[in-house]
Amino acid sequence: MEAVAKKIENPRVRIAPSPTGLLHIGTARTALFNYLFAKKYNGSFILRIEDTDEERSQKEYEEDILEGLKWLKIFWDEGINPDDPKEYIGNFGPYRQSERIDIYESYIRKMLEEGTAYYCFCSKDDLEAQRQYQMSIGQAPKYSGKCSNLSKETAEQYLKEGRPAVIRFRTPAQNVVFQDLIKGKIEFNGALLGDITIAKDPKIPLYNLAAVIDDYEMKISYVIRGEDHLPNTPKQILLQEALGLPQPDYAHLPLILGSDKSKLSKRHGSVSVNEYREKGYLPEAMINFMAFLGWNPDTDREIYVINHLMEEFSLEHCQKSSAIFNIQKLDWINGFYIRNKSPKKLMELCVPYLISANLIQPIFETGGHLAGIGGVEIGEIYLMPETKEKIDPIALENIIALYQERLKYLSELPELVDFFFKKELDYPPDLLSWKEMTKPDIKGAIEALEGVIEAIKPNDWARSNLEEILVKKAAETGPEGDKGYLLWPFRVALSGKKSSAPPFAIAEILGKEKTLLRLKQAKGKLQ
RNA sequence: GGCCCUAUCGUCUAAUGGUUAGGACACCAGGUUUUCAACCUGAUAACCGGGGUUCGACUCCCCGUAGGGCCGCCA
Repeated sequence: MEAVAKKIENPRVRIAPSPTGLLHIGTARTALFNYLFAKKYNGSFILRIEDTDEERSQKEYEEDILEGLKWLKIFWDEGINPDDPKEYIGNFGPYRQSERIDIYESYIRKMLEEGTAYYCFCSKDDLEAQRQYQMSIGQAPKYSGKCSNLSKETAEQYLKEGRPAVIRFRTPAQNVVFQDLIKGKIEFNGALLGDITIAKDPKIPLYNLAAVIDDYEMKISYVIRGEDHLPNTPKQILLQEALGLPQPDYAHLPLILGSDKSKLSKRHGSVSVNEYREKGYLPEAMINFMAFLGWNPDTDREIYVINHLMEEFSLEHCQKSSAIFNIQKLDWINGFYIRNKSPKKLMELCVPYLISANLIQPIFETGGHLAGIGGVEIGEIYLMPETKEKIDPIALENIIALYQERLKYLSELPELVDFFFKKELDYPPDLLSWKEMTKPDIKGAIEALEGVIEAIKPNDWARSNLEEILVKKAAETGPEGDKGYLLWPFRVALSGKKSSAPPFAIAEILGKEKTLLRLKQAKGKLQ
């Protein structure tokens, strides 16, 4: 029988990314699980930037991480404006380890004094050679303990001489057993660890030590992280014991894998959250998708927004095994959320993409930033650079609405709708041919179209009328009532594409004049 | 090489000793459509292997096998 799970109350959890790269999908998912866990049990979610490695940490990466989390609406609890949790102010940054050096130093000095840590003067090269040798003879590579017996006086002397040194933890050679909330009982043999390095010097702590100290200082009660950290856990537990600190509960999440089943990384394609953002994935789709990577609510429902996830989340339903990142599922979920947007909201989301594709330019800037491609302004009227004509948001909204159900992600839009904004379309004349139609056939079809369209009064220029009139005409014209003989050339003449929205809808937006112009242009291609 | 973790359709997963092994994505077929998409209907598709335990194992145990993670003066 499983032990009765202890009641989870006001847990404090954290996400602790290092700013050495762009916000990774895996990091975002770990953040999400921590966030959901905190919200579900009325706890706190803390963001801690682990930037003790000065060489590799970069401010721009930290910014990317913060941006990405905010975009996903994974808000951290400490550091945000307490008066308005929805609002972010620059002053309310995350915790940074680089700003907490004094704290670590006091711990390190104490350990040095108590003898639970010691200076090591072995050279990197020697250590590396040792490691190679140990692995070659089938042993667990670990530090020999050479410097562990150096007297304090000798160490002082060496230090004075300026010999390079690191600080090691006198790692107890004992078994470490802990109950992982996802994986169950996990056992490690501490004797295999060796004396691990915990700091480069008293002012430069290394990961394991800094994490242990901060988890304690920040009163972290549950450590939920990727299972790539499993081997670090015994080290951290031993450190906690040596320092006399309480042990948080651990939960190790299965990893997200690439298509080749190895840990998801750059070589599998995009792993940066902000890259997905730029490509036009919606934050709610990303959240929904990531939540279902390694977790499920035990229902048949697939669509969950963040509030539902907060209610339903539990570690018991987390998977033990890793999950492969499946872009097709993401596309499907994203398409679902896109289809559920209001036309107005969708337009706001799409305008930046049309602007950056230079299909439109805002004329009157109002200054509101849009979600989507960063920094693009929304206007009230837009200029179509190619035709020099103006287009208003209503027309834009109609165009975009036509493609709403066709989008998997927003950046697909420009190439789908570009023909609305062009003076002349570029397509091979053959494209106008439906089935076995010859050039004279096509010409005949276009002239038939022209005849019908000319006769339509401007006031009757509406999608439904066009459809009624043209479908009827098409059924009369085509052999065996095949409407394609009229409608296919019509659609291609208007869109220049082999697939598009229905021609009646396109014609309605284009207007009578332009519709006739495009038919004329199509005829011109047949010469 | 050592240590650790994992194992149900191609993919994400449900099942907690008794089910025709369920759902979703993808794929395929059909419907609808001038096209594409969306939508509807349907089909194909899985318990890694071998031993136990048990009246009965996808479910529990052991051993294999396979995959993954970690073995930094990175985090």
